[in-house]
Amino acid sequence: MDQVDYKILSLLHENSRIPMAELGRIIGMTQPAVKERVRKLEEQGVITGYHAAISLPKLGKNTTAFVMFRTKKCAAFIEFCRQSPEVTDMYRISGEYNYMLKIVTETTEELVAFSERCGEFGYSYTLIMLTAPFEHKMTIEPPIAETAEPWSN
Amino acid sequence: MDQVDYKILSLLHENSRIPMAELGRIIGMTQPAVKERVRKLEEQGVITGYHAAISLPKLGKNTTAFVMFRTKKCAAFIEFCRQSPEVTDMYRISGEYNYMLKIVTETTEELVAFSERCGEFGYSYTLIMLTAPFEHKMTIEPPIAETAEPWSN
DNA sequence: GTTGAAAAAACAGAGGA
DNA sequence: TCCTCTGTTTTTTCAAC
Repeated sequence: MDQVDYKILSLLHENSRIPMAELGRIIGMTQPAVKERVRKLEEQGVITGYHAAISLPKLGKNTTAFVMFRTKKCAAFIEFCRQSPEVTDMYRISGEYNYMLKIVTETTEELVAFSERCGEFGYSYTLIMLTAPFEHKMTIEPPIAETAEPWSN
Repeated sequence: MDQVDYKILSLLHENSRIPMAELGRIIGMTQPAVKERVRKLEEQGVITGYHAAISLPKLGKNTTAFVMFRTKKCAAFIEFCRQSPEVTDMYRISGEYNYMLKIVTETTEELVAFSERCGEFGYSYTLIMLTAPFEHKMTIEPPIAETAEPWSN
């Protein structure tokens, strides 16, 4: 993993459908060389997939909420959430509430309905998302830049 | 937006680097027809981008946390977060705490450092993410399936 | 939406620093 | 080991229908 790999990751994170040849043009390499690096990054599990981002409002999904949940039936609750299409993200967290869920629905009615279906697993509170100033903002750069060695300070 | 469009969205969400021709093979259409549908979905803003998913642990980012924040300096705080590489997601939420941040760092020390830099904007509490059973699980399907009309119940 | 030809990109192998 | 070069295959693009 050198500077070039980080640059590739950054560019693919920005646009995963960019042709390998153009990637090569940007970083100053031929297409097969870039492709080989990408192949290795995939093999090593650094790149885990390529996904299209889809506008939720355009799909009629106008309600996003976060549910903080306290349960003792962890395995069953995880399975329940996995099979609920409303739940897009599930995190185990520290604190009294041991799970946080991100819920995406068309209306607030659906959110309430989901919340009620959760009742049997424990207790919770819900935070409605009002706006998202930004999401998935990843800054991909080498841990220690070669242009700023520690001993140069 | 018909059934075919939803199928295209679903497949591109799964793998955004799939060739248009293979997409066509799956849904029973020629490559130019699929491409034209994808172009329209992009134009309409239904597809907002194509992104490579990158393993955070492989980049040495081993700490993820959620910070619930209360501030009165909203504009300044948004700008501060936007420019902080640790902050990957920022949500305005209902409740006493008006923002929730997702923070990704290499170590917990960096998380603490970030938290202290936030001090001037308001008060907060932090939840450490322990595990993520799943993330970005989007179920893309038409609002009303043609095979299950309301009047058939 | 389909067909078909031209352009571009991806792929696979040989060879060089 | 990592890259370039080159020929072949696949995909994309862009007409006309």
